[in-house]
Amino acid sequence: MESLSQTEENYLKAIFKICENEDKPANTNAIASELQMTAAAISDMLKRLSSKELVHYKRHYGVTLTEHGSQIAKTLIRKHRLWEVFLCDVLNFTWDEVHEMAEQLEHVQSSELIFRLDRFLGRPKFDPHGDPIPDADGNFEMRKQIALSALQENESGVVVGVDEHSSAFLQYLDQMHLGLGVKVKVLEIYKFDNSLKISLGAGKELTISNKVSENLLVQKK
Amino acid sequence: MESLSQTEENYLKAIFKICENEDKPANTNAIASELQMTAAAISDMLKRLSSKELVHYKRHYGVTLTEHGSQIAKTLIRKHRLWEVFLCDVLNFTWDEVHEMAEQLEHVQSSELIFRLDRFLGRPKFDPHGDPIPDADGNFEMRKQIALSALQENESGVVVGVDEHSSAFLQYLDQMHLGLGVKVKVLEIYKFDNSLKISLGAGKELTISNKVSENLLVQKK
DNA sequence: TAATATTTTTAAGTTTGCTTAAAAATATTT
DNA sequence: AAATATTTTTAAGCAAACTTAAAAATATTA
Ligand SMILES: [Mn+2]
Ligand SMILES: [Mn+2]
Ligand SMILES: [Mn+2]
Ligand SMILES: [Mn+2]
Repeated sequence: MESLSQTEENYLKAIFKICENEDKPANTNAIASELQMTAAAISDMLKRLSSKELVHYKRHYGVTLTEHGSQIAKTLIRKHRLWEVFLCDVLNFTWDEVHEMAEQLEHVQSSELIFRLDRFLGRPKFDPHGDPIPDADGNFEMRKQIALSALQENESGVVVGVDEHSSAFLQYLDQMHLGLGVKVKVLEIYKFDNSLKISLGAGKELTISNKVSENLLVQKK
Repeated sequence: MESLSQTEENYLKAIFKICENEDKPANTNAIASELQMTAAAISDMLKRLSSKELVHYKRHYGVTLTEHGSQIAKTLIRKHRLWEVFLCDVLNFTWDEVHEMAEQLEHVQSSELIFRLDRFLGRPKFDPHGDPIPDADGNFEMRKQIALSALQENESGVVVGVDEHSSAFLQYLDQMHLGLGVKVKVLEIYKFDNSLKISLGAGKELTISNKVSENLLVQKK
């Protein structure tokens, strides 16, 4: 059970992220773009990950994680999201500030540390961005959520997550008071550009672009 | 202000540790032994650290930290010790369990993180082993402490630190209830091997070897 | 001082993880 | 199907951070 380098861990996470939505193998260019590296570097690493049996790799056919590789990726995601909860809930960082620190903290090696951190935080099920935190076995709690853009006029929902994680978007949401847990109702859909007039919990009205409503996840109410 | 690799940071810490007691430059073999590496690797790295102006290096004459290098080393020690406090005080690890995790956590890069962690922990001045935590400017709060072995018969002191940090020693101290804050009195010194009969706060008596008393730091009372 | 021992540096080579450039495989158009 | 475009892999090379072995510098001892 030789432990992996941070670099190797980042490759597994990238492959997991690409594969988790679509059910097909991750292709080299997608990984290269995710990790901001050249395709050549990816090909190179895939061979090494394959020889360690962390990925199923056949040249020109894309790559998938083995069960072992997948387990490692899920543990990394668990650690990342637990640390984000720690940073927001305990150290009072805002949700747009925590990702880079969590990228580093997730590589700290100690399963006991993560067990205790989880317990200290009260075994949270979701991170500050509404993303589910897998349990110690890698099981995600799935939630029925849809993009706000999928609601019809007069339908309501509660904000439970975001599809886009950039600081710019998160800060925009803060400014508009569109954080997690806020109840929104679609008052009007402007067909021209699919922008929305919505009302927030406190009766305030707001117009948001389609790009915003597509990246804001709500639970229908 | 190119940021340093974890490896480079570890070299600076090692040099600092070697130089902090004695006032002479650190020699190659001492660093090699501290980092468990060959002398050749050290020579190699010293050239690179020197070109980055983190150390004063002249071949065959040993090495010292520049002001910049020293500042980085002190920040690392600050981070290491604050994380150790976090692990013990918040996550309830014991003092013999935290060092390895802190070795990793100290390399997480974010001055805001360490500022907030320090504030959350109540700006502690000492870590779980009694070692002083430098402030944000790198200033250590010094304490007048001596080895228990330096006490005369009938003199008393309070345990405030350890000179040896191995798990084995720390666990031994736990077993003997010789943790930080415990009041000890030297009842008898056995000249033959310099072992001591001491009494603890609760009136209990105990015999300890010279090796133990030399590594146990007390504040004379 | 000369011989010997120790310490430090240099030289050469390895592994990891990247790069650019070229070649090869696969996919898309015409 | 042939031509063209895209994707992926291979080849060659580089930098960081190590190793072992040999050489050089310094220190100790006779
Ligand atoms: Mn994140
Ligand atoms: Mn997140
Ligand atoms: Mn420590
Ligand atoms: Mn400590």
